[in-house]
Amino acid sequence: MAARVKKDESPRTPLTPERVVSAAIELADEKGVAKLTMRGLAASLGVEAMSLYYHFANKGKILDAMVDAVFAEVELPAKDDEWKPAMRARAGSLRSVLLDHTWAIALMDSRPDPGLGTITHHDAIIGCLRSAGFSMSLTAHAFSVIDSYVYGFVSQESGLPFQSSEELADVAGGIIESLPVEQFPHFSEMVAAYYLHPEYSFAEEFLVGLDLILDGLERLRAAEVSDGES
Amino acid sequence: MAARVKKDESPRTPLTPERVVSAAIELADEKGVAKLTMRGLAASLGVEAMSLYYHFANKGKILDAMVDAVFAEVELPAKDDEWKPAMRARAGSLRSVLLDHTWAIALMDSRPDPGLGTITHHDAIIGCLRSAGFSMSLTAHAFSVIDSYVYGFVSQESGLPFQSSEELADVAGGIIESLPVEQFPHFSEMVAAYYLHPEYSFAEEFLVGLDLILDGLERLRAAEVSDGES
DNA sequence: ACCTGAACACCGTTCAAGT
DNA sequence: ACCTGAACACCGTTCAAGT
Repeated sequence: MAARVKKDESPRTPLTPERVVSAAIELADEKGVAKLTMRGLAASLGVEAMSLYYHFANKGKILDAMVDAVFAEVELPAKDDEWKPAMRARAGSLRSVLLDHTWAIALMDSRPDPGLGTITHHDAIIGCLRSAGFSMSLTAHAFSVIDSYVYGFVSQESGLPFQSSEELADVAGGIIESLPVEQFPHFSEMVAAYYLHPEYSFAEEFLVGLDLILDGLERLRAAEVSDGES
Repeated sequence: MAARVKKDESPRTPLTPERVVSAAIELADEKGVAKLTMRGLAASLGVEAMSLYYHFANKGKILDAMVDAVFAEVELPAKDDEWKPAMRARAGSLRSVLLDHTWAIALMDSRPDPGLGTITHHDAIIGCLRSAGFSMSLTAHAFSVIDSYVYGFVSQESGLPFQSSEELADVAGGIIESLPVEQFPHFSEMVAAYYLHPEYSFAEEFLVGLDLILDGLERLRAAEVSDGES
């Protein structure tokens, strides 16, 4: 009640864009983006909702900043790493960052304004590929196919209502039971014989596809070098 | 004002789940999912918002049904089509359906309950690959890598704030201008030299990556056949 | 069986006002 | 400069009530 908050023990640390964004990311990680409200976010910072509007024009700007911050978490290749292990490691890092912040994938679709974190990221990747002798157009192809694959894979992986393979078995079992098996013979067979197998692993499935793509790019690069393109 | 709607000219056709779902899809196509509200959807059907709750438990169920209906639009391979052209055509069909209903990708992430349309779809694809001699595990790999790629590609493509390559040039030009070029040399070079090129085309970029993947699968299949796996 | 009105507990955002 | 209270125009959903 009383106005007794003197001494410089800073009654509360002042709001900054950075504090807002990291609180927002934390909140989204815990409860999902759907539950990320201006009022809830403000409360988690010990402040009123309207204070946020002093630092951000609207909720959309906060979402943009969250996406950019997530991107900045991804490990970047050094410019003269070998391209293949570098791309492989970076794809794995991107996957794990996106799995940590599953809401980010859906957000990226709806807010394409690239921030500085995103551009820094892109620049490093293009640089690594160009140094490895990729032509401009092959660099663009490589970037497109790798990123499409990673986003698509993680978005399917994270959309599924389970994490461990035991949970997978439970869910898949449930689906199978309630399904007219004779109407979907191949699907049923597949679920029963493959996804229910205890050693099924998203991490391995991810690497199979990724290596298929990287090997394909390696072949294109070799062909390009022998053709002498730029 | 008066109660004058007799004769069986049916003052309004009765609500059915199908009518609700197709009105919802139309509305989402026109204005985006964000603008798809229970009140707005009801209004577009000449009905009050609460009427929808007689046919669907909640908004989530409507979203589930929308996703399933979109999936049912995708062209399916016949069981004994050659696998490669069949997968190529189906990937193209999936891309174009998803481009027609860009909201569907984001929705699929958040609502993984597969409906009958989705399962029918999966069943046909698995059947086609199995008939072509793919082992169970290679079928799973193929499915995973192709779909991940298509979803990821389209989600990036549709997230961009332009459609034609002239618009691309405009936007990319704007980004470049406002960017500290010396800080992002590779990114700037790429945008200037490649994406700004007038003949850049998403459709072609899509096919380059897709064919890279299909060729890789072909190689794995050949290796499998000569090994005699099942 | 099918549809509705009123009401509840929420949203994001504005605007004028406080310190 | 930084934060806030009250208010506005929205949401999804419940529940009792109408035909």
